[in-house]
Amino acid sequence: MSISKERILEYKKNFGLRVRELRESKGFSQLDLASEINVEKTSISRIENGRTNVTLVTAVKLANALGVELKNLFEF
Amino acid sequence: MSISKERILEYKKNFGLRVRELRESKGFSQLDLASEINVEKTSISRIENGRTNVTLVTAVKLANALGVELKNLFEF
DNA sequence: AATAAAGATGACATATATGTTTACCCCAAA
DNA sequence: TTTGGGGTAAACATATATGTCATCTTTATT
Repeated sequence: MSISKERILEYKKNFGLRVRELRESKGFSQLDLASEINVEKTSISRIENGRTNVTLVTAVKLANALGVELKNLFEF
Repeated sequence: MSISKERILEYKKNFGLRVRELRESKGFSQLDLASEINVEKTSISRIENGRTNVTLVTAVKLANALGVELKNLFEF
């Protein structure tokens, strides 16, 4: 048995909340963060709201811009 | 400035190596792991060889099957 | 009220993760 | 020497992350 869709959705949401938490703690707007890593502000909004299944590469960029270790983005 | 392509490639490779390391420590074949989480053995091979940009959902499934916390997959 | 910044969201395009199938290379056991 | 398991990989299909652009709401500021 694999993981339920509900559980998966929770992971997406928690990841998004973690990003938002770190972004706000740095005093960045979504646009600031987006510009920092050359992604669209639309993407940041989608990610923070748990609407996307982020990729490793995007997570690496986010961690870099937020000044944390990659693994910290997955601590929730 | 964002992260270089070389750096990104390293992350993909390291993630793959981490998966391989954990899989082998559990005595699983790629097929065992693939079956466990309902993905293709081809995908496992691609991931372990750093040829794909894995998604959060796939990482969650892998962590689950490998019996580790999600963040442990990103410790390298 | 008027303006602007911040965020959310829809629609469509493009790139690519993963599914699926097939085939190949090793290597160990018969 | 075959046979089968483990791994790699090519080729194509499908699903979706992200880009791009537009619009809308909310909130703060003037």
